[in-house]
Amino acid sequence: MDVASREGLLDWYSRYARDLPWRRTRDPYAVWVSEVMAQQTQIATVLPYYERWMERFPSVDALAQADEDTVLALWAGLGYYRRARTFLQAARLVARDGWPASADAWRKLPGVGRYTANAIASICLGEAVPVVDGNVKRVYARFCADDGTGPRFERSCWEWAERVLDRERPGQMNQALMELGARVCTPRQPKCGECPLSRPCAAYALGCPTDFPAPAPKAEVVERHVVFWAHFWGGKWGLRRAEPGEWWAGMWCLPTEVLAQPLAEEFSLGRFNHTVTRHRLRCVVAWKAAHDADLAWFSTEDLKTLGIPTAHGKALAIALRALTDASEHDRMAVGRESTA
DNA sequence: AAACCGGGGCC
DNA sequence: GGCCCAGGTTT
Repeated sequence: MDVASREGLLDWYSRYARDLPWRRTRDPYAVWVSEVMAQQTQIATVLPYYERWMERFPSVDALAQADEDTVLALWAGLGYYRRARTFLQAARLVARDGWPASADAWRKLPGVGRYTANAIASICLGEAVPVVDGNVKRVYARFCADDGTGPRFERSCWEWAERVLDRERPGQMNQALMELGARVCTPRQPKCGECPLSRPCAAYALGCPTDFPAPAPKAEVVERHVVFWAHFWGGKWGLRRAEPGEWWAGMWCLPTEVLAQPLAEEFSLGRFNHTVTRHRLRCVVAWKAAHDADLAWFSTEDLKTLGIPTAHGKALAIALRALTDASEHDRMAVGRESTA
């Protein structure tokens, strides 16, 4: 990329960058929070979680002192819950040992890979290290008309990002490339007319920007029938904390069971589908009247303070509605009796 | 349904 | 270097 193109990109970024809360600061904690939340997650989804998080845990020390339940409760709904637990672990290391002073030092923290380490170091420390995320990959693939796949493509991306990096303003350059990918060089309908890099872009010259990057091979989808057991006893819900190695580790969950075939309709309180990564769960909710001693018991009000993954939240909502409908039905029945 | 998202860890 | 993670949103 020549000097004029690089200036054009940085100029575009200074004009059109989204005003995101973590772009108003160079506080490494704030930037770190945003980067961890944004992993595999769209920025629009992150925003409300980010605001809530910063209010509750305004500093790395505040986070380090928090208990895991509180952290998971604030993360509930963002998915990939391992991120939250790993982040807490890393925050405790930083609170104990102090802030990393380079990208290499950041890279040593759990949950901090090459992308995150370089993003924070370039933005907060001004270190001249490149970043490659999904946006940069797409920008690179089109700019260089590289339809490669796999490790060779990955290497080329990083080499390109390193080569085009503005060594005086690495943070601005890295964010400019990502922002361009997010706002202009979009997957399906790129706005080449608004792109500061259209002139030197190889895919634009070829007239087929959306041919790049090459589509990834599809992973096989695994389908499974799962029953969520709704234990309700004495006005409380019976939940268990998922153990390490289980799905939703650390989160509060209904007991579940994988079935060979769908549960009979007569036992079902409701159904929903839940897709995660390459798994498609066909979910059904059913009452379980037994008082299981291994469960912890929470009132409906208590549920709001727990870290409950989305699928289990859906199941609880179905059970709660069934409960409400049943009591409504009872009141109607009582009403009919009294007027009779 | 599929594609995509400001990836990381693991072997 | 290939696979898994135990998600949500958008088209």
